[in-house]
Amino acid sequence: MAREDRIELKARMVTERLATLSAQPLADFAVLERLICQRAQEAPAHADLVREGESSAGIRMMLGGWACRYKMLVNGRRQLLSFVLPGELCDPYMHLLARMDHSLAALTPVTYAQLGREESERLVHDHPAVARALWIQTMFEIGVEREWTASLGQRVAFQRLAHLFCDIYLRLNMTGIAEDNWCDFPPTQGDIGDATGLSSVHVNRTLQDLRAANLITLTNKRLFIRNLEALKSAALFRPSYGVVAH
Amino acid sequence: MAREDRIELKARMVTERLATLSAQPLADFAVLERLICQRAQEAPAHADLVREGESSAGIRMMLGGWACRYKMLVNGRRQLLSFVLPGELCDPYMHLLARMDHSLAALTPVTYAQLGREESERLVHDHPAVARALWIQTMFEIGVEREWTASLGQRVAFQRLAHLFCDIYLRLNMTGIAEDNWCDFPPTQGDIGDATGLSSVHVNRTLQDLRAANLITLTNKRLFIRNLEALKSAALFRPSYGVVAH
DNA sequence: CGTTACATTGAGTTCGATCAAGCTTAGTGG
DNA sequence: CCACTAAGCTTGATCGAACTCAATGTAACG
Repeated sequence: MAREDRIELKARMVTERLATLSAQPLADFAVLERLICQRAQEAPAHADLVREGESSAGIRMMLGGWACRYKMLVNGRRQLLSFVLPGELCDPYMHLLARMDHSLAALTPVTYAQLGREESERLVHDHPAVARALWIQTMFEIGVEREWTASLGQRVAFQRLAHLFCDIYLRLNMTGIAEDNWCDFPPTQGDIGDATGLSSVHVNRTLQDLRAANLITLTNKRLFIRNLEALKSAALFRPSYGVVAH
Repeated sequence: MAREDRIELKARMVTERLATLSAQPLADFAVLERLICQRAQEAPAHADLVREGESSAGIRMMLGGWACRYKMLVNGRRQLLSFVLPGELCDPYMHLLARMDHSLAALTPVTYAQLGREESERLVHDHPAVARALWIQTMFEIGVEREWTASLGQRVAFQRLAHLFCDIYLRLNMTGIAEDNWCDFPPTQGDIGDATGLSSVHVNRTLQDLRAANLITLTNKRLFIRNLEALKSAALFRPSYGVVAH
């Protein structure tokens, strides 16, 4: 398949997601879809797409690959705030602020669409339906981050990892990227540790526990959920952010 | 001072904050200010203003007193997501989603302005400047929550509490409510525990450590910061969200 | 003046961190 | 094609931060 066709498919994935989430017709997103195709670009794994403190550019959407939002503390420790999956916004509406309050890094090679600041402002100004959908997607992602915060504060390691796997699988499933309880899972155990506030050693041991409990297998960057209901229940999973737009 | 006058003062505090944060003239917020005065109401301490899962109403602004956003896990544990201080938005733009993904509770008796959903949508539709400012304030508050997430994942108890105190004092200071290193601090040690992901027992002991280190005193719901610079440094505090609008 | 909520202290325990080593895999270049 | 390297994964041993349970102290309040 030619590069252009692939990009078009991915752009369609983004707009379909926005249409569903905002309960608006796909036609409302034609302009956005074209813009995405024009502004698609790539970055290699481990590249920082933007760093904390830098001036924030315009709207950026993930078309393929995984990225993460993160913060570095002055003592050198890193906290991942969330994973950015295909079809999601990278740093929704950050262009309203002067500077980024967090960084954004590619975990795998990524394809993404990057609009300029002016362009973004014009887009949301001229197309209220698009603006609305982007905001809804933004609030959705913030809901995911909030659930994550609850994890860090209140769940033990086993529950945290279980919750992470539920969350990721179901989000990928929403965009049609994962099914049959399988999905890609590129983060290293170190990345998982930075996301869950655990050491990579403890992540390793807890993964073994999850395997032993027959909940998942995770090998070669592929996640298989052996028992989704059991995993949800182990994770204290209650998807309050699965809810769609008003 | 008459009730109306007090409300007007508080409404002015809100609009001044929005004007500063969005770098827009105060005049842009005249309509909002009037609306706030009309829609002001009260709630007692411990009241839930809205609960997770409920349909989300319109824009709500805190005029006086403290509230908190929180989530309950199915195992009964509670995680506070953030404190809502006077002048801040309670659940910014949640009305875009069908349901609340978290709850909102008063920690003290509170005064707040509650707009209806229709009213909110009309307001932001007819007054783009107001809409813009509200979004900027929203992104600001999300930045605070993100820093909080980093705290939960990467800071030890001592640093977490230190960070909390820096954060709260400086946010109150922004709105002119705190100065000279003094401020109200109504949350109980239990509340602090739910916010920081620590047990109340450990909060108690860590507070003693902070006192012993001559950083703060906290008695009778009043916080005194004895050495702000030392506290910041103990907290690994770097105010990336202190930055104002573009 | 009893009741209730909150704060404090002590003792024992555990979850997860750190340190340190060995192992596996994939990639690179001679 | 193999030697070498670098990342990441795995395991063991030890340690410490924070938890739980339980009791006591204190202060506000009807």
